[in-house]
Parts: sequence; structure tokens; C-alpha cells
Amino acid sequence: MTPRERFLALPAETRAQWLDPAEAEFCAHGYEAASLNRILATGGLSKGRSYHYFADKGALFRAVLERRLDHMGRLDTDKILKSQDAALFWEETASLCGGLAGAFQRDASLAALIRVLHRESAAKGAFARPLAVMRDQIAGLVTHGQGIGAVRSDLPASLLADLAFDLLVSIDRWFAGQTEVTGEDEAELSRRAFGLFVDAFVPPQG
Amino acid sequence: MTPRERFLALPAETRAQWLDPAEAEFCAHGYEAASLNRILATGGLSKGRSYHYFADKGALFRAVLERRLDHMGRLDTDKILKSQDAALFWEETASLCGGLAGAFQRDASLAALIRVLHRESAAKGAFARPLAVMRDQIAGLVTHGQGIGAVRSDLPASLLADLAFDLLVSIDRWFAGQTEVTGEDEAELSRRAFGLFVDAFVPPQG
DNA sequence: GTGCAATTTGGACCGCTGGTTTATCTTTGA
DNA sequence: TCAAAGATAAACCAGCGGTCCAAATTGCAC
Repeated sequence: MTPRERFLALPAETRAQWLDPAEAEFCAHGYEAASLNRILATGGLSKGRSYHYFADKGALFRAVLERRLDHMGRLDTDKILKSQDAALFWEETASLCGGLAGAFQRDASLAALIRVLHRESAAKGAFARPLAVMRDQIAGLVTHGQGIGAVRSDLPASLLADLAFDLLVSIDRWFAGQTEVTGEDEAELSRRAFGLFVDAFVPPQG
Repeated sequence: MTPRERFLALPAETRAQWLDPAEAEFCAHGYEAASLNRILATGGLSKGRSYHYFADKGALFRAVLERRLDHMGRLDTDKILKSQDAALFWEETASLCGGLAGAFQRDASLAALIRVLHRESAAKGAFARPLAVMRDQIAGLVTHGQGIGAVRSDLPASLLADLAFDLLVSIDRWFAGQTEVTGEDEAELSRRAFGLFVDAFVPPQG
């Protein structure tokens, strides 16, 4: 039995005994700077028990992340992939981005974890997979968009997918760093920011 | 006398005794994962000597970075700031980006160090300053561009500056990750990528 | 030239990190 | 009842960045 299987077999209450302090620690300090020893001390857990259930620090982070992602439900990219004209494509994309932004606003921990994941993934290979899944999903959307003429085709889909992902993260990060902007202002600003996003990826004129 | 002053007073040859192994280590492993002990062992230096010349690991990284940046010369933003119409603004901006890309191609260590700086700056506050300088420069360019109608004004300059910076870094990172694209293909692709960059920041039509 | 003072140097040491190992305790099943 | 298997606690490890201090070296006044 792998450590991961052992952990998933535990009752939810016991699982929370690990995941709650771990999530707090990762949100507060990021991945690298998070102290496993501190997590264990906070939760009253021991090293041996920890490595009985988690192969390493990365496995614990992944478990924390998975629990949060379960709260969010799957990204619904189907509608976008079924769209057959540019207008609908961008309408559905806007809807998905809006839903995502809403989820981030509702669940601060989810937003914080995703930011940690994106920020430190380049340095730590441990998170390659979950991030690659997202990027591949975006790449699929881009390719479909190119097929129906909604997305520019003068650049490779892999590049466009990378840029789209990073751009969305950058936008999110800017809004997260703003303390004064709120309510209607924020809604209007993020609507315009999505406009910039669209401008970058629609086929260039001429 | 501060450690930094002591170090700068050293002959260039002695300075290189620190900076060469440090640069190699930082390029290979990034900042966090770079081992100070390993750098010292490689260079035949001792701990006491190190902390006589560098306040901490971050100071050593900054010294490595500064030596590289001196090789590059200052970014010449004057021409852009003097431009009075959108066409000239973007022409000069293209020229500056091209020069930057050339410097990165010529000096792989510089490119690697800048990538490390950008990647790990969010986690480590030690690098806030050098990065903030670059971002402020970009913010200045954006503001000027907005003034002459070359850059969209429906979003705050600080947001546009952040996005511009991150977008350029993302583009650079994608190209750095490509092994097969070379020569003319790369030149043409990066020309188009700059086109995407422009499309995102010019005033939206309608 | 000599002796003192200031600087420079090496390296032991510190608290901490993530991770390993071992030995004990608990549970299970025949 | 007893042994095999699973779970747990805690000692332990190498390495980390950083501190400290005593010894070696240097520079300078006399």
C-alpha cells in the first residue's frame, strides 16, 4: 500500500488533521518556505506518521491542493470546445474566466494555493503535472480557437497557450495586490482586462 | 566599512574568485537551491571570509547580477520617451526589445540570471529592488505611451506595466525552452510575438 | 627594526531544514 | 495464544544559511 492510498483510506476528519495546518502553512509561506516540522508541530503529528502517509513534502502539498480543487468542481471547457464561431468562442471564454475569478474571490485559500503553485513550479519539478494539465487544457482551447478563426494562427498554439496562462495569472496577481479597488470598479476593470486578453489573441487585422 | 564596500575595493581578479563559481551555481540551480557552501568549496573560500564581504546569500547573488548587468549597458529608453506619435513609439519599442533579445542570445548567463531573478523574486523579497527598477521603467514608458495615444488608456498604467513585463518574460521563456526553433524561423516568430505584444497594448478599436 | 592595533581569515559551532531509520506499540487473524 | 503485519513515536542524519571567536596577517607609529 502506498502512502497516498493509506492517507486516502483515512476518515475525512483525520485527513483534515493534516490538511488544515498544512494548508495554512502553505498559504502563508508558499511551498519552499513552508516548514514541514512546523506543520507537524501545529497539528500534533509526528514525523514517522507523516512519512507513513506522505512520501515527501510535495505529496502533502499536492494533497492540500487536491482537496481545494475538489471544492471547485471541474473547469467546464466543453461549451467553448463546441462553439463554432468566434463570437460564441469568446463569449464562452469570458464566461469561464468570470467563473474562475468568482471562484478565486469566494475561496481565498484556493487562490493562494494556485498562486503558490504557479510561482514556485518553475523551481520545483514536483508540481509539473497539475500545472501541465491546466496548460494542456488551455492549449486545447487555443487550438480549437485557431480552427474556427477565433484565435490568431500566426504563432504556435503552445506559445499562445503559455502566454494566455501567464497573462491570466498576471492579471489575477495584480488584482490580488490591489487593496483599494473594490466592487463595481473591480468588475469594470476586470472586464476591460479581459478585453486586453482578447485583443492579444484574436487574429491580427491586415 | 560595509561588507559590500570591502568587496568592491578588492582587485577584479579576487572578486572573480567569488563571482565566477557563484554565477555558475546560481545559473545551474537558481537562487534558493544554490548552495552557498558549495560555492565556497568550489572557490576555495571560507565562511568567515564570505561574511566579511557579503552580508548574506542575497548580497552575493546581487553582486553576481550587477557584474553581468554592467556588461549589458543601460537600457536606452530615451528615444521611446522622446517619441511623439504612436508609430515612432512602437518602432522604438520594437528596437529596444530586439536589442534586449540580442543581448540575451549573446550572453546566456545574463539571460539565465534574469530568469532566476524573475522566477524567484516573488518568493524572496531580497530581489524586490532590482526588479522594481525595471518595472518602474516600464511603467514610465507605458504612461508616456498613454499620453501620446500609443497605448490604451482604459486600464491603469501599473496594471499594463505588470502585464507587459510578465508577457515579455513569458515570451522569452518560451523561446528559451524551444530547442528546435533556430535562425530565421526564430527571427520571424519573435517578430510575430512582438506583434501580439503590440496588439495587447495599443488602444482598442471602437 | 619593533611592537601594538586593526583588519582579515579559517573553521567550529548554532538552530533549523526535509528526510531516514529503528524500535516499540497496536491490531489483526488463525 | 501467539505470531505476523501495520502503525506510531522519536532519535538520528546530512545539509542548509548564518554567527562567532580566536588565530594569523597586515599596516603603521615610533
